[in-house]
Amino acid sequence: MTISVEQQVGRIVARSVDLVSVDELHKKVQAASKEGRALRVKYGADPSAPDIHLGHVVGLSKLREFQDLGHTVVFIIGDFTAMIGDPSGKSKTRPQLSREQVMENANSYQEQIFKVLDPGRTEMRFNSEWFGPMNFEDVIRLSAHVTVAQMLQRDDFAKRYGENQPISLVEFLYPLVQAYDSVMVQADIELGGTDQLFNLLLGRELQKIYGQEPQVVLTLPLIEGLDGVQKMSKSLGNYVGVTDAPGDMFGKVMSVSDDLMWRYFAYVLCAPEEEMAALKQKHPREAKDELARRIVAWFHDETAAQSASEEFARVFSGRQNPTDIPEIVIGPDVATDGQMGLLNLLTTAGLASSNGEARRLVQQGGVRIDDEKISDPRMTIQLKGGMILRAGKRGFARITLS
RNA sequence: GGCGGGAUACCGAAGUGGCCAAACGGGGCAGACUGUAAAUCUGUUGGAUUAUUCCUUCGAAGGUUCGAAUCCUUCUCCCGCCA
Repeated sequence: MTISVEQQVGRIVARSVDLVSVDELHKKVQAASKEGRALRVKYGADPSAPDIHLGHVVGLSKLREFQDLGHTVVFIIGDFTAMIGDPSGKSKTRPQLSREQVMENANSYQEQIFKVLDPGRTEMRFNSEWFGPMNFEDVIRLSAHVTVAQMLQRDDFAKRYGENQPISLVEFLYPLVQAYDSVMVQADIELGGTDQLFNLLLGRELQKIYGQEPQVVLTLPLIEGLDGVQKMSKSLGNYVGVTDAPGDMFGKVMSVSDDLMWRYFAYVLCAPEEEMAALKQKHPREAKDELARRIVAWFHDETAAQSASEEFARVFSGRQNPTDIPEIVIGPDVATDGQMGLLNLLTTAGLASSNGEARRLVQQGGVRIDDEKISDPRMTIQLKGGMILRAGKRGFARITLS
């Protein structure tokens, strides 16, 4: 492969937000290509949430790019980090994970990340490897390298401190742990979301202290989730998981706002400018269908993508019943003489979680039986096998009598 | 150790004796419209109930009162300031 240093740097830098620094990156790439060695590109992951979603894919795609340029990805599972809590301060301190859970999550991670990454150029590491054997003295020595003032430079710390919000001491440890990971794996480059900037930079500081050449730091945007406002995350429930079923995945992508879809094109699919310009000429729905199809095809396959698209058009544009409707079996124990109250039926079918919700659904005109709108909540339904119950846009059930 | 502030529904946040199942915003759900699970608009958002109504819920437990998210007591947790 004869790709010039300039070209390499150009590709690496594409779509990034922060880069510290171009010069150093240039030097590293140059040295590597001269010596015929691969750069070590570090990426850290939290083992407590093994569901990879499109937000992660932004980083993974970039990592894959590095691999395609011949570099090595050092994928660090922060199994030790997981024990010291959530640094975002958003959720409660995470529970400590057992060894088994960590291993299980790690396996699940591998399965998912290798949908994007090349296993042959990936080095999986657990940071408990080096943190496990440390004793308290080691920890104290490590923490002596950083001052509180330094820590308060981190955006969210500064903000929370200014607003009298609590900052736990362990949260100070988190960047330190992450930075030390860089030392231990001798990272050349570390990649992360923009919220990681401080932590990544601290890695540089620590590497210098330990006599290493500091890593180049590269950040990528955090893409917004399905709500269009907050960053995609599992805890906010606004994510598209790479293991989502094709139909779900397609639908979720279609629910992204028109504006946001371009960010998905750019950062998830790494679509080139020209291609996006061409797509923008199309009807937004067409473009979004394209986006959703490509994403489904990537994590599943072409066929799944095609049928998800057709199914979506049929159900939501054509307002027809989906091909695959979950069946619910109703026995004589709940239905008397094959009759059942509508609300009871809706809840038993799992289409409403309470009679109140079922009533609301009916009153709002969201309930249909065999395509016929039912507006009376008090109605008693004469059950028939194969009857199709619809609640809202997405709730379907086919009745089977037993 | 001293002083002060706080805990309200999925989340944020009002409410300081009855009109409180609790304003408002976000999120969720539904409907209309459409180009789609976009955007926009409207409605809805504890449980049981056809309804009247009843039950559970404002950090926990007691108490005052005809009546408590609101007042009192104790407790738990959180936060800040000073030391």
